[in-house]
Parts: sequence; structure tokens; C-alpha cells
Amino acid sequence: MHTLHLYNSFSKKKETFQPIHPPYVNMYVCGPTVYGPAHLGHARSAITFDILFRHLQHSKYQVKYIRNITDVGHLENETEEDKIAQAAKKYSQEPMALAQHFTNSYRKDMQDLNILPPTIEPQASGHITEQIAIVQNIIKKGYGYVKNGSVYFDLQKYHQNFHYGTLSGRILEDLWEATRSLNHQKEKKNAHDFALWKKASEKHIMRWPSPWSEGYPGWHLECTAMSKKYFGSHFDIHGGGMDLLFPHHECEIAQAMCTEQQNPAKYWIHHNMITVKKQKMGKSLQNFITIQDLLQQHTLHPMAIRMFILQAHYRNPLNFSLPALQAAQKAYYKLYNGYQYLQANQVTTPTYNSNSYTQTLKKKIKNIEEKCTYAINDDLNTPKVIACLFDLLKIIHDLQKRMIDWQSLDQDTRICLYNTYTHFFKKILGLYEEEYKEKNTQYMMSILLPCYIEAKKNNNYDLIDHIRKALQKQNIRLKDLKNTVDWHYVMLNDKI
RNA sequence: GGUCACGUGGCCGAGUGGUUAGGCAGUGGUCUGCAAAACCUCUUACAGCGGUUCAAAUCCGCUCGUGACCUCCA
Repeated sequence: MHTLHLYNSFSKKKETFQPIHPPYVNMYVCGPTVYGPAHLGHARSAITFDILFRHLQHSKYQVKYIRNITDVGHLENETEEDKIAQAAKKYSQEPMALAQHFTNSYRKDMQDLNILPPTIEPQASGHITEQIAIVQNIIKKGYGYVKNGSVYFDLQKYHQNFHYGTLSGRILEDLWEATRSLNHQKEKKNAHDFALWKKASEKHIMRWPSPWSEGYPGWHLECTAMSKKYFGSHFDIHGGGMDLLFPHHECEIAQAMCTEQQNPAKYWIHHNMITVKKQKMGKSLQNFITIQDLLQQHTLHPMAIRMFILQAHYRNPLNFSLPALQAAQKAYYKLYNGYQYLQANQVTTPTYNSNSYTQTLKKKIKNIEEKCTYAINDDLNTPKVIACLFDLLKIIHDLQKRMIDWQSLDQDTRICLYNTYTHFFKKILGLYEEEYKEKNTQYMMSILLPCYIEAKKNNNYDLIDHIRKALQKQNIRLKDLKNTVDWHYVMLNDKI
């Protein structure tokens, strides 16, 4: 697979990725509803599409990536109350202040996880006009009806002319049969009709004027409005969690089909859920763990979270446990130390040594590089990429131990090793620490290491132990090798 | 109840007709002032029962088990 293949939830097949208008790629991903702190599930979504974003960019595509912020219109089903408004009451804050607060914290969390910011991050509340225009269009086409100032989507009528349920594999007739008789919803013609516009009750704060009432837009509308505004009626990728597949994305398709006569996205990409004790992590079960909890209470390195998520394929469920995250953290430090070693040992002078051993090694490295490319192109198989990185790490360890002489390698081999490792570890998987920390540490070590080596020469064990202990406090451990001394990072809570 | 997934070694998790996934943990060794790291070594699994095949963990069927969606969730 030298080109990207992605599993398309719409066709339920792995497909060759071909942009509509190469080299441009437009990708729209459903972002969070900002009424609480981001948890591990949000991290999975953001990381999954971050990998896709990075890989597309490195595949020479010009990518526009939109990830929206839902700050209005997402209703609690039972109470029919806006999620933001309800949370605002709980925290005694104004809804928009609350939305802003959690938008900020979401961005900070994503930054901690080294997730690239999307090209555009639009907010639903900033696109009310566009949403109203779409409702008008849907009514004009005959698929929306007004009832007491609210507007609903007429699914039955839609289903007669288009087919509803292709994405989710639902059969509308079955849905009707399965529908419960509870009906606090007396305005709808059919239980599965969904709201396009809701009239605000007297006490409802979040409200905008519209041709039908003072009110607020339905949840499914924002993505349709914002994707159309920035991408037009047909774009390359639409992503989100599997839990959004139905009804959210199904409804988006319905809205687009009846107004634009086409499926909005060419590729529908859905990632699976994080589970806790095999059950979905989510707000309703109250079994979620926030990103800040993991970083602060459990003193995890942010990259441990990234590693944990990337060690599983995005379309499979991933079970959360602290030991699993800690294992991922150890694995991350190992890979990071390999990266750090390559950074410190970049070769600037060309050498032309070439023997049969180097040739074999070069072949081996090239082979791993190909495997990495194949894996990432094969529907973003990040676990396999990580496995390959560990294969490269083995080679790096050999170099480090001078079992393979670094100088005996020709430049091409070294560059290949460096480039492959750096490309996948840092650029594609996005696993790395902040540059400034890296540089500071390297500077400090360049001063300290000679002192340490000198002390070793003189068998000055007191000084040796002193340096070791001092560095341990900075999470750095020294490695005495046969002919030299090296250093590496250790876990924050590791014992000496 | 309907629709759809999935069941891999102590744990986490790839793979998918014949060839070592990988990580964590553990075993024994090499190295070492002591360590650590690294290296080598060992523990070699695919829910159960049938079937197809020269060959199945991988395809098909059944059984059991788990989960997701069907209502808000990334």
C-alpha cells in the first residue's frame, strides 16, 4: 500500500483514498460539546484525526481541517434542555461563559497532548444565520414543517424520495416499530423526526431570532451549516466517534441530501470508543476520566496518553486501565530515548564506508521504513508503526552499545535510520517533548557528562553517586557503557 | 427485541489462509565499584464444537460469552 487506504463507514469497505480535487483535502471532524472537561474519549477522537491530518500533510496534500466546537443546540434528551444551559446552571455561570471556559480547557488539553490545532475551529453559536438559512431551504424543498414556532425534519417524506439509514444500516420502518410510546414530544409527526429549530421557553437564555420564533438550532444542523460554509456541499472526509454515526451523521446526510442532492462527504471515518471495564466511557455512565486527572493526579506524561491510544487501532475498542497507561508510558520513554540518541548523534560529515555488514543493515532499515509506510497507509495502522519503531530502536541500541560502529555506517544508512525514526515517531505519531526542554537538557548534559567521566576515571564514587542522584531528580538516569557514558529519561514516579 | 461488532499468551494489544507482531510484567545469564540501561535466553496464545482446504487463530456454520448503537455521549 503505497497510497492511503481508509475504511469508509458509508461503503463499509476499505477504499483507496482519492481526494475530490487533489492536492486539496477537506476534512471535517465533529468536536466536543463544551459543557465539561475533556476526557480520554475526547483525546482518542482528537488524536485519531490528528494522525490522519499529519499523515495527509506529509503525503503532500494541502489539508484544510475543521473541528467544530458545539456551544449551543445540543439538548439533554429527557429534559429537552440545552446541555450548555444546564451545565451553566450547575456551575452558576452564564452559558456562554461556561462554553468559553471549557473551550479554553479543551484547547489546553489538546495542546498538552501535542495535537495540532485544526485549520478552522468554528463555533455553532457563531453560525446561527447559516443554520437558519439551511432550515429555510429544507422547508422550501418540502422536508421541514413548522409546529408552534419549532421546525422539524419530516423523515417519512424524506424516506419516500431518498433512502434514510444507509450509513448506520438502520431500517426506518424498524425504527418506528421499536419506538417507545413515551412521547413528551407531541409536536412531531413521527417520533424520529428531529428538530431543526426549537422555540425557546420563557426561561431559556440562549436564544436567537428566526422567522419561526426566538429560539435555537437543532444539534445536527451545525455540522451541515459549517461544513457547507467552509467546504461547500461536497468534501473529502467527515470524521467522528462511532457513537455519532446514528443518529447525528445519518441526520446530517439527510439534511444535505435534500438540500444539496448529495452525500456531503466522500469518506466517512469513525473511530471506536474507550471503554472502562469493557463498558463505554461516557458522561452518562459517569465512568470517565479526564485528561487533567491523568496528567496531574496520576502524574502521567502526556505522551503516555498518546502512546496508549496509538497502540490500539482506531477502529477497535480500547479498554482503559491505569496499568495499561503506565505500560504505555514506559514504552514511550524507551522510544523517546532512541529519538534523543539519534538527535545527539547526528552526523554532519559524510563517510563512504560500505561493507557487507552495512549493506545488510541498510537493507534492514529500508525494509522497516517500507513496513512503516505500508502500515500507516493501511487505514492508519499505528500499532504496527510502533512495533516497527521498536525494531529500529533495537538497531539504535546496538549502535549505542558500539556493537555496531556508528562511524562504520555510510551516510546514506544513517540518514535513512534518522529520517525514518524521526518521521514516524515525531512527525506522524506526534510523540515528542517540547523542543526547548530537549535543548536545555542536552546543553546541561554536555557540561555534566565530562565531569562524570572524569570522576569515573578517578574512581571518585562519592561524586559519581552525587551526580547520579542529582540527575535522578531531573528524571535523568546515566548509563555506563563500555567505552562511554550515555543518559536517558526515566518515568516520573520511577524509583532509583 | 432489532441492527452491528468482537472474543488472541499473566496484562495491554496487532495480524488474518502456510513465514517472530510489538509493548508491559516475569525467568535465567552477560556487563558493572554498586546500580541502571542495554544485550542474549526462557514462558509460544488465538472462546467451544463442527465443516471447507494439502494447510485455518485466519474462510463458512452453529453454540457460548462480551460489547456498541437503537435516547444525550468522542
